[in-house]
Amino acid sequence: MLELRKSYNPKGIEEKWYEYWVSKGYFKPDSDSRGNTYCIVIPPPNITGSLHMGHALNMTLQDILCRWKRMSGDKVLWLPGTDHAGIATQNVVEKQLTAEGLDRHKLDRDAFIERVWKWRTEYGGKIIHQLKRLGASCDWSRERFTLDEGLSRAVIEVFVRLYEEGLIYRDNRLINWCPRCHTALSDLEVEHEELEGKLTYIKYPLSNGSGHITVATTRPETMLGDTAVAVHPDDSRYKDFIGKTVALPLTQRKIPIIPDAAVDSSFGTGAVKVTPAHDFNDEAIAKRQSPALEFITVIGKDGSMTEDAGSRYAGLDRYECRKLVIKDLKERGLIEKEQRYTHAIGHCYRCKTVIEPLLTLQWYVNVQPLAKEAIRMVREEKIRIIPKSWENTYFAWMENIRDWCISRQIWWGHRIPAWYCQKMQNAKCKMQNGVIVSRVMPPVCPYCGSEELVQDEDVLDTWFSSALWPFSTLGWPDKTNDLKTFYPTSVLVTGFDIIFFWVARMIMMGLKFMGEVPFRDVYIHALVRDVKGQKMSKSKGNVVDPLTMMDRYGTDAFRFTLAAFAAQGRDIRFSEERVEGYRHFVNKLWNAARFVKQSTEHRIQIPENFQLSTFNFQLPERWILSRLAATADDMNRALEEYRFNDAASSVYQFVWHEFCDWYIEMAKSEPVTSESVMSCLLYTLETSLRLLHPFMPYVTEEIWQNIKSEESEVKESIMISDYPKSMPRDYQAEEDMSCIMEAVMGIRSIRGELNISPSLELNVSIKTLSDITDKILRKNLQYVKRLAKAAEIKIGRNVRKIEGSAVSVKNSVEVYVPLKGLLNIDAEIDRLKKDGARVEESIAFLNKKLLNEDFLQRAPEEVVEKEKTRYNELVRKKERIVESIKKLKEVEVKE
RNA sequence: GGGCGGAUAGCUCAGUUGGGAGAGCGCAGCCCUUACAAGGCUGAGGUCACAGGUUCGAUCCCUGUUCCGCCUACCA
Repeated sequence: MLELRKSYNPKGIEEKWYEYWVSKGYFKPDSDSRGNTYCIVIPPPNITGSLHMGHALNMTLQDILCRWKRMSGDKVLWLPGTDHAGIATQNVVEKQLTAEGLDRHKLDRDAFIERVWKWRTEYGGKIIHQLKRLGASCDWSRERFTLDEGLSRAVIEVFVRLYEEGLIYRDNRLINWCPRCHTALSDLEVEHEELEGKLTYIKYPLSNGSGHITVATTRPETMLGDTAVAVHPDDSRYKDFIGKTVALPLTQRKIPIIPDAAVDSSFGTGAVKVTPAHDFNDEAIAKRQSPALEFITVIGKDGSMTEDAGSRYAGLDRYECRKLVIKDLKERGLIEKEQRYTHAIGHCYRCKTVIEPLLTLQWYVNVQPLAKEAIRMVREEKIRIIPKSWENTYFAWMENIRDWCISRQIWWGHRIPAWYCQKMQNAKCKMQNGVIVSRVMPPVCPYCGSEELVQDEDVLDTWFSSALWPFSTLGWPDKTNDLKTFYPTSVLVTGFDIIFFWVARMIMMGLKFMGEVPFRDVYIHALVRDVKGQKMSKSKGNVVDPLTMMDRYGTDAFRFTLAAFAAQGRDIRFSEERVEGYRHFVNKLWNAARFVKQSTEHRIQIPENFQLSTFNFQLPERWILSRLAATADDMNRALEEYRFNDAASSVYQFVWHEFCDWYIEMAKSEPVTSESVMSCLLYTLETSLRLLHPFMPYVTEEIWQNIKSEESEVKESIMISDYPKSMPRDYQAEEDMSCIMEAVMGIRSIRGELNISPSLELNVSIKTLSDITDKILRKNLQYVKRLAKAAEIKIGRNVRKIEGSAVSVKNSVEVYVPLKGLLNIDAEIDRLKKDGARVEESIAFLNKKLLNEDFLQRAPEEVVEKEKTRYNELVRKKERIVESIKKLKEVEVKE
């Protein structure tokens, strides 16, 4: 047996047990278990990522749930994996290539993909190792990757089926384009940021030379692509302008002035330039016109101006062009004014480049039909979102959901299973535009038999594959055992930032392809911020590294901190001090274990089938076991409702302030050989360890292995032992114990407030205020002596106060400590007066309340009764305090 | 513009059906009591953001205000 060192040092211990658990296969679902199945799929981290606080919290909560359920007898599968993160990963590898003076186009597509796979093999597993360090009890034998063979098959299957149902289609319209990543983005992938810019007022001269119309814009350079000016049809100022044309400055074009109801007459000049190819609003206006307005693309895919922008501007970067356009307009006297103006600008969520609306041909999913069902499932509580407040967010988005652009112009990802016939030799083929969507590459065109087929160059949005995660990871489209056993999964644990990206889409796809919700509960946890409440980001330099926390304080303390912080519906302001505090808790537990071990050395095991009833327990044992039962109940209930912080504080309170502060101290007053005390110490400790294990897996295992019974080795690990369930309470013991505590605290207060040395043993008198209290105290006198450091205690219903004693007045007892020469009577009088004043305040308050007729008549009887009792108690207490002060004053006079 | 959340001890936060508010850290005092100084005991510290309303009674429910934070949106 290992010796327990004086303080807990996690170094080495964590690795040791993690390897042990893995080697024993404890993380795999127990095939013998007849319990309920419980399954969580991990939100797959990006392979480019490294562990941050968000992951740490997310994983810790899932691990707590899994370990708790596993110990509770469920058949648990926690399925891990990673996400290929198309754009992010491609960016990383492209950066490498750039450093080598290469770019992906110099390699060919296959060589580039190979290169990314190589990168993935070398670095992509980093985050998995970090997750393991956290203690995550995932079944690593089932680890999946969104680009692995099985998942890719699922992606193709889903694409083809949705296409065949007409829910996936291809269209040419404006999309969000990132000029740096060179790809289309979905609406969600655009981050809007409020920025200060300029509103430029430009005069557009009428073609007939009869004046001008002024438009206001934040993007002067797009005027080169204007194809109309729009005004509100009811705007009297512009009634006569409608139907006329303006000569678009800097170009040779004439464009019409058109009416459109979407124009806000009160904004700017009430006239708006229309650039259909570079603005979503303008696109809508253009399409409403009949005939539709022309689309002129003046900005290209790299963010620079096209030929259509005119030779003077072609090739310029869009921002350079803006400057030049303004300069040119100024020279012509066409700038009316410039105004400072703050507005939201869309940025690429991967690289923060300002996105450009561009007209391109892309693939879309029509998601409305899927969303409808997904909304219903949440409305009908087939899926519970916890905390419930997030339901509104979900509904708001789902009810206004727009088609999802799923094609990306990058190489790393699931290539779109579409081929284009290059010949289109017959009408049928032409009708289909030569588009062939197929699970496998078709040998010839199914329409016209041509052999010239070219696959679509694009890949799918990474979130498309993530949306299938809950069933693709379980083996779909095959009908696997895992799928049958574990789908629907039990709960999804995630942050609110990906409710739309991921959660909503998983619900839609799960319903569509499995005909069943993907999970029963969605637990939305907080965002981890820094101490000041700011989002952690590398640029702000306020990032706290979880690995550093684990190094510094140990994984257990770190995990416990996260759990203790995880109150529902509130963000976490992470503070390192809290971690330090919980490291102390780990150490406290460790030392409690040392004590228990040392005191029970010659009888180190809990008897098999430990039955509380077989012992003739004294009050302290009955009390601590009842408190233990209460704690177990609290924790199970809290975990059931995802109240991690409540569970954590409950067990913290119990272990430190009940077990250590009271029970262990009381146990010390017993002879160490007392069988009932030793058993109770061991039982309480061992049960506490099991309660704590989901939160602090390592230290609990280490201690557990050190104290576990050697003879009856039923279980090899605390991980697979039983989670404490409900045990009987002993309310009488809890009530009786409060008398003891009052007596002890009374003596301690006197000691503390009068600065009497703890080493000085006191003689104490205790006046009991009821026969029952009297009996309890007499029977348990040794504990009071021990805890209050008293030499002699005189107890009785009629114990008289000795002159010159300090007094502490409690509900069930009065405590007198004669202080002989030590007593500072003035200080003692002050102390009592202060106490008296507090009591007086409460009496006044209650008095007012009890004189209130309305209260007496309308408040529930038990409340009135309770207040009356309290009032009487306080009045008696006040009388006793007054009496004591009087006596002290008499002493003072005598002296 | 719309929506959501927050404001409680010096700091970070709990507070579950409305019945005079708690923890951790910090602070002050006394202690190295043989599990633990990463500890023990005792204590100080709060008009529960502000103003109304409902109620016998409000930190809690309703309305409004102020200050933060977030999400969302096509006013150029």
